[in-house]
Amino acid sequence: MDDVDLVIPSLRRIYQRLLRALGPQQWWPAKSSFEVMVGALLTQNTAWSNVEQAIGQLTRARALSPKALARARPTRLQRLIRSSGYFRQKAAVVQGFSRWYLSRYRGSPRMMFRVPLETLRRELLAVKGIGPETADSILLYAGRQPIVVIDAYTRRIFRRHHLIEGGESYDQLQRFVTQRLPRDVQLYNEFHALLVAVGKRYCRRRDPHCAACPLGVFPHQGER
DNA sequence: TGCCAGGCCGGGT
DNA sequence: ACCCGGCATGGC
Repeated sequence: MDDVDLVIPSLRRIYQRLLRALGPQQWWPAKSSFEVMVGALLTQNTAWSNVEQAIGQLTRARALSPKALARARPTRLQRLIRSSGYFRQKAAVVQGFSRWYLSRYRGSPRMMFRVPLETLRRELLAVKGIGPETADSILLYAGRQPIVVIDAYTRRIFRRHHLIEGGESYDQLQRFVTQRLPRDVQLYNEFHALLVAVGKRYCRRRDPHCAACPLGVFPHQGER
């Protein structure tokens, strides 16, 4: 127990507080692992409500499957996912991913998530439009693999609570969290979902009304 | 009305 | 190895 622990809240404590205050988040809201993957692509820098509409459109058009997306015409796909923003880029990304998923894994999550974690992560990162956060979201929320997801809320919340400087890379932040939490899929799942939930409500870029935040106000005054 | 949301890519230093 | 502009809709 070093001195830092006396002033800086441990990640475990943060997790417990968030869980008590907000309850289990039950992520990822989707009916299939493929829907999780598509959602992960569509939600890049985009409000989830916009993604929900796009998912709904794909579902109603019976287009939410690897095969349907792989052969869909670009203009039609763009129209279906328009609400999720960056729709031209994302249409290409979703289609490219679907084709990769079909040719590499026959559209089978079983086959896909059977390959070693680090190998699969590198494969995902090689798909155009998939960066570290999207790859890790797919691994954790679609594949239930034990990998920590970092996002803008994680960085902002950690910085405001002086756990980090703020300029760290994705991989650095991921190691930071991984080293401080037990390797547990369900814990990784809830931890990230809770950070997003608390971030949305209390830690927005502007107007971060920290007063009611279960983690306390910014600048953080220390715990105990 | 402007600002922002569960990033990533490509080109430039 | 960074740094930056571009990508786009819907909600508050």
